[in-house]
Amino acid sequence: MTFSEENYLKTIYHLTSVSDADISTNAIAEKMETKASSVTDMLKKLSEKDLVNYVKYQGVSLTDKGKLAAKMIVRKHRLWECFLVEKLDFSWDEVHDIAEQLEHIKSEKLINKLDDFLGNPTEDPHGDPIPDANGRIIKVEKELLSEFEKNQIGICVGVKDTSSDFLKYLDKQEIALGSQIEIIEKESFDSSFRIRVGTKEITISNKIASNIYIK
Amino acid sequence: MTFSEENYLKTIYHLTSVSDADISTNAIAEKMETKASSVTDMLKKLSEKDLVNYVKYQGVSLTDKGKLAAKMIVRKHRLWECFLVEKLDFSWDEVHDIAEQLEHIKSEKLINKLDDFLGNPTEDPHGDPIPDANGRIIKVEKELLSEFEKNQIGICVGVKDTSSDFLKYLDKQEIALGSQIEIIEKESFDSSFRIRVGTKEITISNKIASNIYIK
DNA sequence: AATTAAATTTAGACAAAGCTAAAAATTATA
DNA sequence: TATAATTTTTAGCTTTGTCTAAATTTAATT
Repeated sequence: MTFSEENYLKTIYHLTSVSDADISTNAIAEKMETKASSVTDMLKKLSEKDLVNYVKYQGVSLTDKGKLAAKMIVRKHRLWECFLVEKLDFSWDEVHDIAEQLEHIKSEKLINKLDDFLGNPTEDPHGDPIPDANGRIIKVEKELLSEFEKNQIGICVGVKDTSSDFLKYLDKQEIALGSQIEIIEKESFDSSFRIRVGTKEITISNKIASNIYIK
Repeated sequence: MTFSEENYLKTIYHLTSVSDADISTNAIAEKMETKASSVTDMLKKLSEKDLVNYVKYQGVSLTDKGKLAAKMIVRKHRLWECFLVEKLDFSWDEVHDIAEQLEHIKSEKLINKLDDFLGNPTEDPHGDPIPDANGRIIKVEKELLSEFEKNQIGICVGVKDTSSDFLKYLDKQEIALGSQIEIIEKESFDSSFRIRVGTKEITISNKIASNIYIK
């Protein structure tokens, strides 16, 4: 499997986890910052290899084979992210681009040994679940902070947006995985929140609250 | 720089360290298991980028820029080999192919953090020197076991051939980096050696002796 | 239902990196 | 030194993954 094929599978996998319906050519093109025509070409190729169910003009979904392959890529990506943060002391906003490269290294033995070396983590540094060697995922029920109401208290267990900018913002506000967050006030006008993080009180926009997972 | 360009630079670097003279197109082709015509194409490209000095029909050498780039690839390869052996518990005959992939990961920060994580090793699991972040290499004077004479004693500090087959042979004979080796007898007929490794006495061919470095 | 708009696919082109086969340059040999 | 052998390069083709522009299909709107 080529890097490019792997990237397409991964993108389809991620898009599927959001919408559930078949994925459109344009959605893939947009996410991968490429052209729809390139996507069409690749979908044909992946379909040839039985990695996706593709019907012209109707969108795609992953086959079982494709889904497993995608999960293995995600597994690698997230394990490498753990390695970078826990062993090499990277911060959580720096690891994505490097993991994008490392996820394509081909060696089952390597990834399973890495998994053991890291103590078989179930979540990456952003709170996303890590598929095991068989593709199984432990799902943690979690809610967006934006769904919470006044006086509720929760623990930050993940982020939806994993962009460097967003993560740096969270660092600045001292919000990290494990932080306790209490809703002090929910402003009805703009749906912004007044929250307590640790001892500090801060105000965050609804957009921010919509990208933080709480349990 | 593409993977392919990096592989060519690395190959030229390795060939240079053996012969010193300009490297021929065919020598590169043979080492890389590719065709001479493909090599010519790539040499033009590398020459364009000022990574090699290339004169048609006359062979190539690395420019300073090319040599530094090559050293950085070798640095990455050897640091990853250390990681695989020391942290992930791979044996020394398993790491080459995986390191061939890992050496192309692009992130200076990653490789320098990995270097620190490993305790800034100066040699890889085969006894080969690891260039530092500036490309400097600590050379250890070492000799081939085949050059040794009767009754001399030395420590195995490296191997010339790093193929899996050879390394597995050494494992079987319980020869490892750091093993003490004593020449008991040198057979003049076929230049084979009777040696003592630790407590055991074994006979090795000249070919084997010509691939073990001793200090 | 017809027409317009949007999404998707096809056709044809390009760059990278490889190949084969033929041509050219270099080296070796008679 | 002329010829043969070897090495190297060139020319042209292939594949992968991309692109643009045109054609087609589907969806939306009047």
